[in-house]
Amino acid sequence: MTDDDRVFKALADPTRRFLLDLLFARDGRTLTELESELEMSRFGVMKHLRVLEEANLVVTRRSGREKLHFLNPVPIREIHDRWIDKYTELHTTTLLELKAELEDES
Amino acid sequence: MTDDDRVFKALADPTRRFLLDLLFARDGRTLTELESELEMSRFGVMKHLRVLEEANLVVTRRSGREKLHFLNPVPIREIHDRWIDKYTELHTTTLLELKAELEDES
DNA sequence: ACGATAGGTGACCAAATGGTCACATGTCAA
DNA sequence: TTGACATGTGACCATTTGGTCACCTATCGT
Repeated sequence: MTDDDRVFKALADPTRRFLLDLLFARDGRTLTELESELEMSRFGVMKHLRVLEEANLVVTRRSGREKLHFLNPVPIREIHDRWIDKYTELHTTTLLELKAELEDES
Repeated sequence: MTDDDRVFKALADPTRRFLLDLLFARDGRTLTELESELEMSRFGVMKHLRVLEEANLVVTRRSGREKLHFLNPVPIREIHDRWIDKYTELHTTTLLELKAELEDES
């Protein structure tokens, strides 16, 4: 399993993306705190966090009996750089802004 | 299945990422041409291309009996924007530009 | 017209994935 | 020290996914 394979497989699950959303909003949460935001058992959440950690999308720090979780945005940047041409990046951004405007109108 | 779910699931497979790499290098290829770059049977490649197309990562155009495939970078950009803080990004960009200026002077 | 070429569908099977539970370890606080 | 709390492991099962094949339709060139 390559590094980028771990990252993309980690991002493939909606629960794991929701966990990243939670950490994007506020870093440094414990497993128990994250579990309380989900319908799933503690074991399910733990498994997902482990996958995110092995993909380096989440980094952790132990503090006594607690384990704090932090979002690491670096692998996300690397995805972007893989398929977004530097020269056409401006163009893509413009398309996204247009899309957002069209959706606002509806 | 939501839009973003389709995108992330599509990106989860290494063969599909390789197909995107091929199209990033050169657009407008046919199924048969893409198949020749892979070890897999035509049916396998076709299934993968279908997943990419349903995720809107690849767009197609018919030309007679051929179907031409093109890379669409927009969903990639949306992934980036979801977890990369705008302010942090600007800060990083500014630092990178400053670094480039300093290197020009030396 | 007709053989060759390009693409498409549905069924099928092996392997990977998502989720739960019984059970276990380490740490805090009174 | 002892009970409660936070996290960790391995086994287990249902569902999804990756890949192939037999068979099919549509288009090209001669």
